[in-house]
Amino acid sequence: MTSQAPPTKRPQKRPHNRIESRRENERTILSAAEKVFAEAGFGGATMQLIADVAGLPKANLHYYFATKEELYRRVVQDIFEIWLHAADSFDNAPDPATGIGAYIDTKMEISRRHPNGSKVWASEVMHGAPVIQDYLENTLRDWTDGRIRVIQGWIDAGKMAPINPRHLLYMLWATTQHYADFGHQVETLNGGKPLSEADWQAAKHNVKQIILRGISAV
Amino acid sequence: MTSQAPPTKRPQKRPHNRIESRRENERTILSAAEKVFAEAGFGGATMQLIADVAGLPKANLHYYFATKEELYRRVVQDIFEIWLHAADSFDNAPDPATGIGAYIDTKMEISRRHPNGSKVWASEVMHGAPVIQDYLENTLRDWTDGRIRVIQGWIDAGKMAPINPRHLLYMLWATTQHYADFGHQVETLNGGKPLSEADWQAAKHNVKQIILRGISAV
DNA sequence: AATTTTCTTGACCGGTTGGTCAGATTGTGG
DNA sequence: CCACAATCTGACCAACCGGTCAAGAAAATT
Repeated sequence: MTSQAPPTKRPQKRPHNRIESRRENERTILSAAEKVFAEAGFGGATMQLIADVAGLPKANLHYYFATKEELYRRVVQDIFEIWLHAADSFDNAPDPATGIGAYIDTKMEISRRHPNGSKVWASEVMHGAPVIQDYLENTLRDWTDGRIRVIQGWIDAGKMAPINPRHLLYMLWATTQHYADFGHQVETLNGGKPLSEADWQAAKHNVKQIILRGISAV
Repeated sequence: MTSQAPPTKRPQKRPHNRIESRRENERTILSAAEKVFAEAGFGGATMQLIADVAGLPKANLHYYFATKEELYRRVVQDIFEIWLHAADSFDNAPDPATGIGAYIDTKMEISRRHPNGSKVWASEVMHGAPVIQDYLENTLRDWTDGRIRVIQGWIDAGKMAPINPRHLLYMLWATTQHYADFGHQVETLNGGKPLSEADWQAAKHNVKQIILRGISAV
């Protein structure tokens, strides 16, 4: 752009104050790290590659995140937050069809919008959760126990079949996250093309249909 | 053992002929590699660690498998074979309850007996299937198309609800493999103890119950 | 028993990795 | 405008990794 600069006092590009710049850089790095960790795994990812994707010198990454482990930990923690918030769809639902249906919708949407995050999470758990074991043992366990109580309440109220609530949760996690974690396989079997909007709707509909009918909630 | 050797001509330890020794070593290495790849991922695994687990010098690994990639490829291929053979439960079944029920049983058993293999497979696919993309595009696609035809046949014959066969297959894969790939999470939520025989039966029963009822096959 | 082939292994090598650091640059408060 | 602190970065390093190799040990062949 060779046009003259506007007469406003701000330089046309960036305000570059400290706190904004810091937040912006951290976000850029975390986003790049999520992608690289998802594609290569923790061991296969390199700080140099993350730096390249982020468009920053490698040494700059170490200014914001002291070690590779620290950066990885932050990525996993951020994903876990999103994961937990999906529970909001579950609560205050009057019946299983509403609550579980909304939960499936939300988790499918997460698989669609945050496939990299889901992969990093899956990889972390698959490798024995070396950095978030405490989350599993505390936060996730409490969360799970709470949801089991909700489901058991629905069963006791005769609103759904007496299935095992814990294993139902596993099924919900497995079926929804499959579309993120195994997205490459799904895409390959879809003729090598990403799922279309209609495909996603069909997947979502199908999962809800089978599970809700499977627990006699409809 | 200070007792005298038995009078039979064979030395009490090993026959050490060439072909047996080779097969034995290959099996030891592949088993160790499967474990290490499952726990650390391809990038995180080291030939030295695999050698230590196998109880062999690292240089010996390279005698049987030229490169890390070649060893990894063999591990993944072996798993894929097991995976495909699970389809036998599917074929020649008169109705969906029998066929899909048996398939779930078989795949749950694979998750139980070969959790490491399942993890390596999951990891490979999650990272974009860099070494087995051709399997996905040919063998797996054909397999999938065949099973879809079987399911569609059942639907057309009015033996089950008109769900989307492709997405049903994804559900079957996701729910059964979850117990292997996310076994650590399941174990943690199970109080840190491995699933008991009863737990496995409950899991299997629950998956079959929900899915078979979900597709109106019972 | 001699010889050839297969197998085993410690030592070694070039390349890569996570991480460091000193010095340059930039924003901020006085 | 100055001084100080925060930010940025090229150059560097020790550790580690996959892979090689030559020489020895063991089995098969003659």
